[in-house]
Amino acid sequence: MYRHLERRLVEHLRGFLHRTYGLGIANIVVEQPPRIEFGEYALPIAFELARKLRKAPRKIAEEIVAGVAAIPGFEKLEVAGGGYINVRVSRAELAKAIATDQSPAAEVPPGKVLVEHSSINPNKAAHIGHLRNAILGDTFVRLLRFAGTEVDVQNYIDNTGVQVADVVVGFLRCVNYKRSFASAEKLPYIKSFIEQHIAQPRFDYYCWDLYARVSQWYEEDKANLQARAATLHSIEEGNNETAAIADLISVAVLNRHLETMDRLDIEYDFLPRESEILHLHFWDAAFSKLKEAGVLNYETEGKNKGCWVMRRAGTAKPLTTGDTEDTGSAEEGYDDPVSFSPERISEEDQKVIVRSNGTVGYVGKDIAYHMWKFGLLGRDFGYRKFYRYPNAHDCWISTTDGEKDHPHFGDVAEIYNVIDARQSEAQNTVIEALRGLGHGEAADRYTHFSYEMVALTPRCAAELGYNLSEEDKARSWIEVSGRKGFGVKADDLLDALITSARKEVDARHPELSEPERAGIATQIAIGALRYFMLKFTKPSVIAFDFKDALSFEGDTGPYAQYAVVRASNIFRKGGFDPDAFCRDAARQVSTEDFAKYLTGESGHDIWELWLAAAKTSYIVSQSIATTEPAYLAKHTFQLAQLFNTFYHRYPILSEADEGRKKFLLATAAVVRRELIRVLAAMGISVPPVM
RNA sequence: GGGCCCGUAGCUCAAGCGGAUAGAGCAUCGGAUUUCUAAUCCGAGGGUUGCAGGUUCGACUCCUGCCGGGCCUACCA
Repeated sequence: MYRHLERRLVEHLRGFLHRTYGLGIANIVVEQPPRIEFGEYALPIAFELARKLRKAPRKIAEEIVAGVAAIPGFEKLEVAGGGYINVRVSRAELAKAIATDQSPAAEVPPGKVLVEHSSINPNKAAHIGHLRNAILGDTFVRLLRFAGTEVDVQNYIDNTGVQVADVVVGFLRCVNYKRSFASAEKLPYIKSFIEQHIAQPRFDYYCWDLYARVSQWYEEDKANLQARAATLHSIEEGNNETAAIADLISVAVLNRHLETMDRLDIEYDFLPRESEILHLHFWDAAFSKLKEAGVLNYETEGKNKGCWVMRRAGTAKPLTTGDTEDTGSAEEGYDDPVSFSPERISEEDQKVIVRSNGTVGYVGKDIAYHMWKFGLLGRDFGYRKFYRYPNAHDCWISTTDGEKDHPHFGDVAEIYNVIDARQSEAQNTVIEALRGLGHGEAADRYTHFSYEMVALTPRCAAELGYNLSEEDKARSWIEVSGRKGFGVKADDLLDALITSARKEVDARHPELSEPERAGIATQIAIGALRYFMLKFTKPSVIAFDFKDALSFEGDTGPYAQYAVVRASNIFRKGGFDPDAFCRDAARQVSTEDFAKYLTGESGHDIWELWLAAAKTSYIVSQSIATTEPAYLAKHTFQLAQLFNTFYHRYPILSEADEGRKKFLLATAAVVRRELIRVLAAMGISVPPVM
């Protein structure tokens, strides 16, 4: 509603400026006044026009205020300060619209959107860094769906890479089986050994430790790395015992990851695996197209002799020399394959795509995979059902020959890849490859949803038993390391949060049953965790600390959940159903009453709350446009904060004036509704009591 | 060396495209009529926004140069 009004205001203003001054202002800035008493919108337009019109800003503002005709839904425009125009909406009208939950349908861009997130190597337990990725990604998916977009969620599984190979090597070389084998019986024995471990809880934890051991073993003697190379080769080749063991491990760990993420209500639709990209020869299809388009250069000399290389993203010379005029599409020049003409790329700027031994590297596979995403490859995966969520939603996985009937994946209009900032160069290289292939429109709809890593504070690292150098102690954070087995596992963190929440719930609600208390503690834990991962903006490194993450007070998820519980309590004590009252709120309070109670000093307070409640779809669209879920978290906190102040200041059930009481109830009902909505968009549910 | 990112209160972070007095949480200190449960609320202290220039009506925000820190820069993924 807020967004709708803003748009209407801008349209009227644009029309006026055009008629009166003959000016076409493309981008009219709309802000918020510093205080609610000044109005709902502020326009600094007069400052901008001052030079063009050669008039004082204040004078222009006065002309605009005097000249703009009445706008439906708005009370008036006023000049403030040296030339600001403050705009007041009709509070009663807007309140009525909010109460009836009117929200003009936003236009949804056509086509399906693909969000890829998580993409955890299936060789060990997920850790807090993966949690940030998955929570950011899942929240973004929820935001898109909230806005009416059709979304597919994919989780890319690198099941044939070095990391899986390392754990295989671990089982082959680093586990003491306390017996000797005839060579024929070794692999079958190890296989059954692994199967036994998979049957036990948290197989991914076992792999976590084993991975650290194997990394240590490589350190001890570099010759041990040969075991990795041989294993990797067998896995890539497929159809052998080593590959079967790798598959066993990666599928088991993948299952664990899905379980872990399911604890946080994070679900996927499709799991494309690298093994199928290999075995279905996605790369072959991509390779010929890339060669044809001249995207790849074959090196005949230098250190990359015998390799097919690409220009590394971000190293392009300014092809558009002298082309400073903005023609509206700066990327045009790249669409022409000729711009990739085989002029020699300096060695430094070369990215090896195909090695001299003919094998393709990670970026090459990624290019093929992304051509598939946009429906540009001409090949498809096989599909079979892999994991069924408790809500009966099926998650599919890639196979070489799958089921006949399956959903249509890929071939989408737009993609978002939730991948940490360290991979931005690789991501940009894939984008440039698409451009080089002449798919500039796809490249433009390719978003690297980049975010910074989760590290540990030195204190937290010390708590985990990590030996800190003096230099480390002075750092603001310490990077986690899977190879050292150093980090906080996702399930451990969630367990710690549940335990901590459970203590509080037990103390507060001893009357509840065991399962009830467990359920509430879980909801609180998830709320705390998801909010914690969302409250930081993406470019900010999170220096993780148990003290902050386990906090349930202040700027946290439970704070917002608690605000909803308080709102619900009012209705429970008052004997109303909050949802029914909310649906009926517009009829309970007349427009006259809204006008009456939303004026005066207390009116300002309460109006601020209504206005904040009106902003949900505005904030959602901002978060999507900027790919920044932190705005949503910030807004949730502000709404909850305003509500808690309101709750404290205006007792509702004891209100003697029946009309005012209904108005206050309507306020609580509307805020409750919006808080539940924004929390749901973050994947956070609200416990019945807290 | 090159590319990307960061530097704001004691700590952790915000600040819509350049806008009005740079805001929160935590921590510290002091309070909240025995009320819709205090996982709450109110108040206080705390800032030369890393430094120096520039652009302009106006800069935490844009430009340049420094200082400090991080990440990327493998025929690894």
